[in-house]
Amino acid sequence: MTSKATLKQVATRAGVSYQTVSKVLNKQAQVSKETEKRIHEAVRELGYRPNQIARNMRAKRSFMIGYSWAQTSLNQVNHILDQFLTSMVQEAEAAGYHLLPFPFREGDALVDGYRELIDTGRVDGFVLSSVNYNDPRITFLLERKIPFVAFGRSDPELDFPYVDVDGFDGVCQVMQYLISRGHQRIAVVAWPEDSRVGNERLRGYFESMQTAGLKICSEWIERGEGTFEFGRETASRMLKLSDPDRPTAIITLNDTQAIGVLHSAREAGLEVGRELAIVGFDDAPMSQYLFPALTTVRQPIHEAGRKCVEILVALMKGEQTSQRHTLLPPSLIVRASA
Amino acid sequence: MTSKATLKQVATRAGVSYQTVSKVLNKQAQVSKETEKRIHEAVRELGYRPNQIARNMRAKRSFMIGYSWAQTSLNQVNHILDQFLTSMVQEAEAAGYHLLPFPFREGDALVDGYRELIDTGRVDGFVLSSVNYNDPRITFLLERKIPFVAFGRSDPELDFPYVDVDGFDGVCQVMQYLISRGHQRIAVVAWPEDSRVGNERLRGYFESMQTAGLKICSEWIERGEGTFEFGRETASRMLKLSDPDRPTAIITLNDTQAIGVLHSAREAGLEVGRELAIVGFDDAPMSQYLFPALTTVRQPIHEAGRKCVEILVALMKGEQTSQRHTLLPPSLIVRASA
DNA sequence: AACGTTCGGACGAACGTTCGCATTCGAGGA
DNA sequence: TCCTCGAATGCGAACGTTCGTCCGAACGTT
Repeated sequence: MTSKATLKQVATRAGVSYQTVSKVLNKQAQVSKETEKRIHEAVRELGYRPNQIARNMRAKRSFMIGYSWAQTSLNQVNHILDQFLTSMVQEAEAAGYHLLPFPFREGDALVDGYRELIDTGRVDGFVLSSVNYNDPRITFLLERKIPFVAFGRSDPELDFPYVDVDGFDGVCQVMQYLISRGHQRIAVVAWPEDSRVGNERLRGYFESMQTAGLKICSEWIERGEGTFEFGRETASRMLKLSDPDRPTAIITLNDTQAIGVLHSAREAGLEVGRELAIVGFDDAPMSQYLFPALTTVRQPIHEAGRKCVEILVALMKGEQTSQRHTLLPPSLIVRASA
Repeated sequence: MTSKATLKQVATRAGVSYQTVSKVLNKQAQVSKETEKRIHEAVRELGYRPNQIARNMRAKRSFMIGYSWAQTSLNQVNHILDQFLTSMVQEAEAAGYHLLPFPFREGDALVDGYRELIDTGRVDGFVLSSVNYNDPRITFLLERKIPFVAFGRSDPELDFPYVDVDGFDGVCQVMQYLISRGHQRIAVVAWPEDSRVGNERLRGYFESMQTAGLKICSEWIERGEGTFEFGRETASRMLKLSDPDRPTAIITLNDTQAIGVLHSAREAGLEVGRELAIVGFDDAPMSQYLFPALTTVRQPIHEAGRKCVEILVALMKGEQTSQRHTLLPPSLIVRASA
């Protein structure tokens, strides 16, 4: 009782060979009802649970899913991590897997962490996040034929399984809402060109403007970091435009930028929601408590995490039939700021 | 090359027995320089990495640390998780361990998740969080003699290793700052009595007021949930007090409550920072961007996570000498709200 | 020359499983 | 009576390590 019971101990107690016990527990033997019952009793009495390490050793699999995430910059916070991890962990457990988080190494050493886990046999597959163009992990894993699912897309010419939130659609929803409210001069605070996520969202802006037949002023589009400061500075420039060019709505690609815009509007003495519409993206936890509360876009993170693991598990089982690409629609959260 | 290399393959390539290879890699053999070199060459050529599962099996240890965290309520967010996990993962890796996150089960099934991992030999120890009075996990793990470290304290009569942030000290810092700025009528929005963390922080309020010789008005202390709504409602009651009783400063036990207070002050037409001081606790990510930016208390989360794992690893190695209790001081972050 | 000592390395065993095959036993048919 | 067959179970092997013991040769000592 002090130490863990093994198959052999169960076997001697039930008066059978330990291999028979194994067969009974794995339901793959023709065993008489009677001994089966005896074995189950012994299992219960000894509190036997199969040793997972030995099991994995025998199966030559670890039943582990590696996961690593980029450290967000110091002032930012990964408010998504909790939900994403929770959903992955839950889904993994249901499939008999576990998650193995490991340090995200920046730069050239990025793939080393992945290689290490593969070579030492610690994981059977990966969920990738913080994916962008030209991601060295993707080519590496494809080459080594290691099962993985990316949360986010990369270069279009690479073919790999992914789950992503449809940022294009998210911004389209925002634009449609704004346009339906009568806005025609809409500006956007965007991200640098090397961001796939940013470009996808920005595409929603362009296409919506075009579809609505609205003219775009070049000063209405600014690319920069997703920071408070960039949002504030950019908005204050935009709000200084003379009247026919001055936007009546500013959208951003994340909530932190939107908060910067909010501050800038306050400084300009504008009443947000009435005189200027502001829309963010992400639905950061505090956005609901801003003044005014921020209209934004919420991503189905829980579903995304679940789906990543679901697909990965299918992949690891060798099922090729599963859908390799999943695009989840985000939802517009309308609050007072627009 | 396609499949992973094993000790045996390295051995045949180097022309020795595989056990000798093992010894060389573990630096515990008397082997001639020459064969040692041959072995290292073979290892490099084959890209051999020892299979960790087999290793663990042999060692009868998993080198895994179980970790589970309570789901925060829907509107809240666990902004600490990223830092805490990252620091734990880093420290664990440095010690040759890995983290195993698993679903947190509420209520009666809480310990089941822990038991499961122990019985199947998947983990060697745990880091506990969301610890409170009367935590069933603590008694369970103590009884089973499983190594663990709690992030947070529980009942005083239970003796177990913990790391905690000194909430008492944090509030004392807040109070000292406010008092030094001339505040004498200070109110506090607190948590329910069943929260050990809340009581600890509240103790800092009482002791500071007493030490400073300040009278406490019974209307200045309200206990309730750590929500925006509770903060707002409570503050609006407090701000309606007639002048000699009306507080000039309100502190809260978390930032979410503080934001509620902020809104209430705005509704009352008070200029926060000048006419009313507000101080939060936690340094939530957005607190810096509020208007005015929130003065608050920041917890050394990174250090806490690191320390939890450091102590746990020592415990799992059987070292009893390590400090069992660690209390980390938080730091006051002064911004515009007070 | 006979005998310890030491060094370099081989060898068997074990960790707790699962899997395939061999074995036993009783029943049923020729 | 003998042979066959299927059901019930045992047995050996293997997964990739590490650990302890053992062995042979070289070397130095009496």
